[in-house]
Amino acid sequence: MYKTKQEILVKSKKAIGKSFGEIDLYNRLSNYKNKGNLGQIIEESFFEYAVNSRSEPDFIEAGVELKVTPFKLNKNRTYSSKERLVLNMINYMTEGVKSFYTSSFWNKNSIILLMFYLYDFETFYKDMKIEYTYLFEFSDEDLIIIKKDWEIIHDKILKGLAHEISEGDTMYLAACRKGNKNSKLRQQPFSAVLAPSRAYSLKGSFMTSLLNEKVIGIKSKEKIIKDVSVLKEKSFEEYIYCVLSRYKGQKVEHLNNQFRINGKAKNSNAVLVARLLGLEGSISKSSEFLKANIKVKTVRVNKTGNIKEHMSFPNFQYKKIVEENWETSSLREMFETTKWLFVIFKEGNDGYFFNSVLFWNMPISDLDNEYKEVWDKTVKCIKKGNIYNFTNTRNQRVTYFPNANENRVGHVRPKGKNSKDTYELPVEDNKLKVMEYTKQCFWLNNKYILGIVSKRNLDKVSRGGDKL
DNA sequence: GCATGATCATGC
DNA sequence: GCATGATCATGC
Repeated sequence: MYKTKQEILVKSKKAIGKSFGEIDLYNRLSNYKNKGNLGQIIEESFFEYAVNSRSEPDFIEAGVELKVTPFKLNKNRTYSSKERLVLNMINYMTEGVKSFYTSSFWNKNSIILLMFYLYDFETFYKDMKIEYTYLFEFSDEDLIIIKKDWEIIHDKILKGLAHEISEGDTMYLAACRKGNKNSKLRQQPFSAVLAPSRAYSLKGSFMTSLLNEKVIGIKSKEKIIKDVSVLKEKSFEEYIYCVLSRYKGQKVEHLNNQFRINGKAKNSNAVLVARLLGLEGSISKSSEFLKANIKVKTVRVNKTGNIKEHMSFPNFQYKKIVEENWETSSLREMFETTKWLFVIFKEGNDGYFFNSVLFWNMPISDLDNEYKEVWDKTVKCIKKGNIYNFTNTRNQRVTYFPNANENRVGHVRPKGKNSKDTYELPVEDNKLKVMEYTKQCFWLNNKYILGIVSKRNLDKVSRGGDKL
């Protein structure tokens, strides 16, 4: 058994360039595209210790946990982690009474030996190779944020809300669902409601940054937090709120002039926030936003206190979405793992004024109930060839997709270059007899957004903030 | 003023 | 060229 971090790291390097098939001594991999258990192969055949499921790290004496994890080459030739790094299961009953440093997370995962293999859709698992190994320990700045993340998860357990935990609640450390749909729901200590089983995990976005910046060694991204010590007093979100509150009530046109921003560009609001935060580049490319998978959205509140526009999200492809199921759908995945930063502008007598920002992620119940209904109906329409309804008096093609009236959370509407900008259909449309249709995407209803913005603004009032 | 189809502007 | 975020346009 290996006794020190260094011994383990040195040994791990000998796996670089080897395929799982070459390493595997016990024939755990067949010729099929079967993932089997790649981690077990490394444990048994490479490090030569018996597979276990203890709560201690795999290499007890060295305190090192072993993780074998995939990364992929993107079309634009950059590398991404293929998935989140799933760590140990959360036992809600026992974790509730722990503190960060006595938690099962910290006990098992404070030092992780990462072995990255290159995943490729067309390759058998036995032929995929280990490309990098890296001994990972949390940096001071990451650890501050991770501790806060752990506390957010812990707090939900203490409040009897384990069933409402979502990956979007936190920045880098998340509680991700583990086990299939039919696996048993778990007890939690402060509520009778059973909660889905979840495991601690490092977000896919965090792993991608780690891979690129620490393992491969690509230049680091611009940071919003230039001095870590500010995070000792405030959380990341509080810091952002604090910095931006200085600009509250300033006219957008004025701010745009001051920071030399082209106000006509549709991304000008995101650029503006980046400048207000002192960034040279874009906010979506900042280190923290990339690692935490935070996306920026503009919200404009008009004079009457309403939000004029619904909020759009990426297009879906008809042929792909019909192959998905809700539990693993790209829509669900996006809304469970993404945190959004709403940048709120308020209309005044002569134009728009910067108001505030708001971090938000979709509550699991909204996602798995109402938004699921929108998704279900959409998929049903496509599968049945039931998309086109009639042509209205403006010569526009009206669809059967779920509209904004029938669902509290969201709807489906076109989004593309123009109406001739289409994706292929899996089945012919019943009425039009065509095999393609105008690109569409999922939207969030403006009223739903308004509910979020005004509710949270009330919360802020009680903490001394201002009303919209 | 809402509902909903259509389309613009940018970045990569 | 295309995906994406944001916004326009108009009948009811």
